[in-house]
Amino acid sequence: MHTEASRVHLLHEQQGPGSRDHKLRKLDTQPTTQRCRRDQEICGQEQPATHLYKVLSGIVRLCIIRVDGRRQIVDLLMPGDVFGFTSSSEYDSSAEAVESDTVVAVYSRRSIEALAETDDHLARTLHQISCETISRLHAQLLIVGRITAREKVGSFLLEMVDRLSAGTNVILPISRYDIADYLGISVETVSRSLTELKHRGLIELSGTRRVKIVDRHALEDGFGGPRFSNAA
Amino acid sequence: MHTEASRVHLLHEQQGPGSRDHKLRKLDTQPTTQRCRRDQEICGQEQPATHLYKVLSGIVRLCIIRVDGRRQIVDLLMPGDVFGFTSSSEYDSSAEAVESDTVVAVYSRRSIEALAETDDHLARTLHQISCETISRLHAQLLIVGRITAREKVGSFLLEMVDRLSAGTNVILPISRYDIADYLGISVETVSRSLTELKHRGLIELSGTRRVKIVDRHALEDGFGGPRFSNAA
DNA sequence: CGAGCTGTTGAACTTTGTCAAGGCCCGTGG
DNA sequence: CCACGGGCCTTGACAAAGTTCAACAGCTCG
Repeated sequence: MHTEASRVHLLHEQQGPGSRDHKLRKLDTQPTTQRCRRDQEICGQEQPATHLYKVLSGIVRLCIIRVDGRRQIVDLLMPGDVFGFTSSSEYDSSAEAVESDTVVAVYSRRSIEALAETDDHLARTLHQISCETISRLHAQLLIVGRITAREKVGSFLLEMVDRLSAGTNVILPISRYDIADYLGISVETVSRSLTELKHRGLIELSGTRRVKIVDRHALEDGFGGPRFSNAA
Repeated sequence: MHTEASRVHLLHEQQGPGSRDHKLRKLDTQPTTQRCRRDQEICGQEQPATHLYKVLSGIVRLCIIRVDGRRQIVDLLMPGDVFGFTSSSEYDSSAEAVESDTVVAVYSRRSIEALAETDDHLARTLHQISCETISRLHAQLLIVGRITAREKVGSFLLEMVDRLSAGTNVILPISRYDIADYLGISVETVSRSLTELKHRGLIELSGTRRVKIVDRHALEDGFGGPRFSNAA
């Protein structure tokens, strides 16, 4: 493990575009940061849940490996996002840095809970962060629950634009393989869907990572053939 | 709206099999219950998030209706479960009673947050409940993220057994249509998957709702075998 | 008793996973 | 500097699986 951990004052932390630096300020009393290289594991599935983490820079993915060897990405964390919540004593997923120089703040779960006992504001903040996680997971369920691969990829792109940029351009933070494991489809289908969206004029691609949203409404609506609901 | 709301002491509440009556005890200071009939809306998507709810009996589903009219079920609540968490000022999904005589406890969000300011234990409880929600959503993502419909239906059945019963028998709390919208597949595929699992001897069906798990391990493993198998 | 809802099954069609091959990019080592 | 190797990405062909449309059976309830 080439973990590089050091004690610094998080008040000086640099924030990404989706900055939420007002959150977890109180946790700065025991700040530790960890700088990770690509694919480095930050915490492991079924290991004791001793810490909470906040992404300071870079991207983190939460993964679960199935018995059949398939990998599922159950959350994608960007700067400002917090992870490590679990209702049991162990993490229910592992966390990995997606790119090199990903930096996370590390907080002792025990300390936080102790602090929250006396610090109302911290307790509120914790709750607010939990709610954000719940909303994010609802959004992911909506994306993964769509029917066709084009719809999944399309709404995934919109989610990335909304979370990572202010306009219509976005640089995808993860590989096609990661997208596949996030959406629950195969890499080839991800690739095909992207080129199809491009050919239909809904997006533009520069290189493999840079995407421009051309027709947001068509991406939202699902386009490409009507499909009807089961709703009673 | 045939809402029947009344002030009672929740300390006397009846609990279902997955009882967590130790949770939210402190909220009993302002207890209100609401009894709902089938398909009744408890709170609506994009309406002001003024309350939190706890299921006392029956089943509640959280739904999101897409622009194309399709419905997605983003959570399924059983007795003891709490819903209504959102990071914004509005609910991001609507909540509906699945069956008649579903009873929920209603808590003012404002009051709870005020109480949590001074009550450490309540704050902890809230956080714990949030974490349970997160774990439940991770589990749902794992189910929906599986590849084949048989795998989705199989792991859905296991989830229901684990949450609703102590043994291998379970009475499905929702219809085929609800299962379809929970798993993101069509009703017909749900039906076909169930009959196939039955023919393969992995489950037994009595009527349409009563299910017995015969081969849990095969259901867990995904059972990725081909449709036409000799190993009957 | 009929209307309506739920569930199942069949058949045609569409989409996706899988296997296979090849292109592109970049870092490394000769 | 260039060749090489190994990820990453794309594309094609085919088989498997899912959606859709359609029909029908069972059931409840007015």
